[in-house]
Amino acid sequence: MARASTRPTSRDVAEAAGVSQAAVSLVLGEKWRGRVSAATAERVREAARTLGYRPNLAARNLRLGRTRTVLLVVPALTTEFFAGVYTGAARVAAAHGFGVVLYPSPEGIGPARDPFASAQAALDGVLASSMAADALTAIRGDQLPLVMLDSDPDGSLGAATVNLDITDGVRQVAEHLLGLGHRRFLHLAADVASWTFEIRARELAARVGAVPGTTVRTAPAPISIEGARAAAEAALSAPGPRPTAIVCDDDKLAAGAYKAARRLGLRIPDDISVTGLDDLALATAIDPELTTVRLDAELFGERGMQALLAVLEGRAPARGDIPVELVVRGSTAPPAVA
Amino acid sequence: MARASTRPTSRDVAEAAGVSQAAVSLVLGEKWRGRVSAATAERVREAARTLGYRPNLAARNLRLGRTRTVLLVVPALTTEFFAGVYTGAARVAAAHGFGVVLYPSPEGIGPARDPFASAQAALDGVLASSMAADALTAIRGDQLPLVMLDSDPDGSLGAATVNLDITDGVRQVAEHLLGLGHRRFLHLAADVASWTFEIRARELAARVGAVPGTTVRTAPAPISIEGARAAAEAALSAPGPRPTAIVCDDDKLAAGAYKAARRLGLRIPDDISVTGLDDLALATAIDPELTTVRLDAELFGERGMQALLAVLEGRAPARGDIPVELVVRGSTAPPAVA
DNA sequence: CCGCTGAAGTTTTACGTATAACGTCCTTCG
DNA sequence: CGAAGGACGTTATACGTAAAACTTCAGCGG
Repeated sequence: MARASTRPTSRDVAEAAGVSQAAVSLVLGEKWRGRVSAATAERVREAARTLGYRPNLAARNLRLGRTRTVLLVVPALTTEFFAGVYTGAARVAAAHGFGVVLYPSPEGIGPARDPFASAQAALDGVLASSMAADALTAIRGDQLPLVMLDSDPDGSLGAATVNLDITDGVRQVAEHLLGLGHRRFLHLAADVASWTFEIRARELAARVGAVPGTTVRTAPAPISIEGARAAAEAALSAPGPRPTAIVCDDDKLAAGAYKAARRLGLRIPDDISVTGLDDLALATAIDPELTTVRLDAELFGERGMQALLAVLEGRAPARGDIPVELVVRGSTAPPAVA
Repeated sequence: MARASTRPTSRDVAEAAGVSQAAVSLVLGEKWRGRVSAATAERVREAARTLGYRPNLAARNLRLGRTRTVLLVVPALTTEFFAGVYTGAARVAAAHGFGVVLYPSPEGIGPARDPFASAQAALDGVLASSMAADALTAIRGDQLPLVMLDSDPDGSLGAATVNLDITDGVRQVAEHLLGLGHRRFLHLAADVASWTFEIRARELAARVGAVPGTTVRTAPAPISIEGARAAAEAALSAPGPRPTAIVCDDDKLAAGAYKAARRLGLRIPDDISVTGLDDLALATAIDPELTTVRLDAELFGERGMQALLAVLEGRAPARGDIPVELVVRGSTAPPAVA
């Protein structure tokens, strides 16, 4: 008597097809050329189909010692950007027969502080954003192959890195604004300790500092519209000559800058220019539409996953930063003549 | 000689602690009361710690016949809303020792059309949004425990359902606008075939239709700012008396409506009122801030996961819709007197 | 006619874990 | 004082799969 409620196993298929379990494994694994006759192979496939057989992945993973599953570590995930990264990474992974499990690092997740306990799956490798700093120490503990996203290339983790060319993006923003004639800048900076934000500040200072007579004031702000609004409003109300352009570390901060400007009665771009970074949906929802740097989040995820798969196969991951593109919209214009 | 590069197993721990593998399993599984002395237990834990032992989950899953992993099926994931659903679901799952693997249903993912092949993990259950319609047939094929999110309670899948009280949200919107004096409505509707959108249209028609002298025109639009702008602009330019309020199926559509109004020289809320549904970050980024219905995406994910866990444990999932809340902001006002 | 090769399978084993079933002692009580 | 039971383990087994090692047999060249 066959077991009732249990899912069919390869042995059940074997019995139905009148062959051994090994033959089933060979046929379904496409390793049967010269080992099993075509007729028998078809019989096995037919039996598997009618029984609705699905291989038990836990057993397969145990046997093979690998899982074809990788972990993607991101901060929070509540952002459009990392949703895009996930989408790109998952697409590439799927094309190679890999699955992706997610670990959104901070408060979002429950008591299981350990990414590897939380992601119940057994893993082959890890793709991690540098912004998920709190999870990195735990990750370093394991010996799993690791590829970092947007991390210091000389980082202490000694892992391969895939980067967006943020430096170039900031350079494009700086030259765009300088070219329009701006000289007094406010840098609305994300108050997050992460390499990807540090280079924004560094490159902006370098580019703008190269032009005599320019000034850059920096206002740190939490990455939220309301927090950015408060920080920008305070900075714009400070004594001294008012900046003519606000360079924001990302689009959400720029949305906050819009609100600050509106409260202070400043019109964009007539009285003050604003730039963002990301090109989220938000950028075209606000009025005027935001001049910003487009980051291709999905491509970023794809490249990251390709690099990780390369590492898993023992190949060297491709080098080279991912290009970004300045998108000029209505939020920037020449400064009003004083 | 111990094997070199391989990860330590429970047998390695046993050897190091001078006990049997079974004892290690008992101690680490916290099943040792009255079976192993406290001193021995501590010795085992110490050995596990120094070796950096981590149980092989594939082996455990095979042995136990369950994986403590569930699949979350959502459309695309590129939205803030489903990112929130994931976050809430993952939090509850983690608190119960479960992992969550994601299947974003449509084009995003590679050639593996089959959610269960794509999600490499072996699964215990499925939590699925009704919007991921294309994956549902595949899901129905398997016998896995299933809980639906925002689906027709009388649906043909015969699965438990967890719903946001969208009907009540639409009712609140309708009464808010009717109370302000609006009588001519434009319904900017998502052109997605899904139960959750169908009930929006149905409830709006019911509430507004109950008041004599009201009219509702419907304009279907793709869920994107630009698509919504085009649809709204066309509808507002149509002959006949202009609507005084636009009711949008979600916030993104509302952002499109804003752009249409701006193009036509209509001021919000003076010339026309607009409402959304979701309360995304977008809602407070645009000017004026959007009157919308707040959906608690994380709570939705939490409740959904709680229901699925209940089903997995053989308990009956809790009944009752999740309350939603109208948030009145600056985009609605009484209609201008004709 | 013998031995060899290749086709077509089968038998067996290992992956690492959890737990049922089975041994020892040592204490304790009728 | 004998037996019963607890305390403290160990041995053995099964989960389902993949693949290495083995068997059987037909055909064929020398």
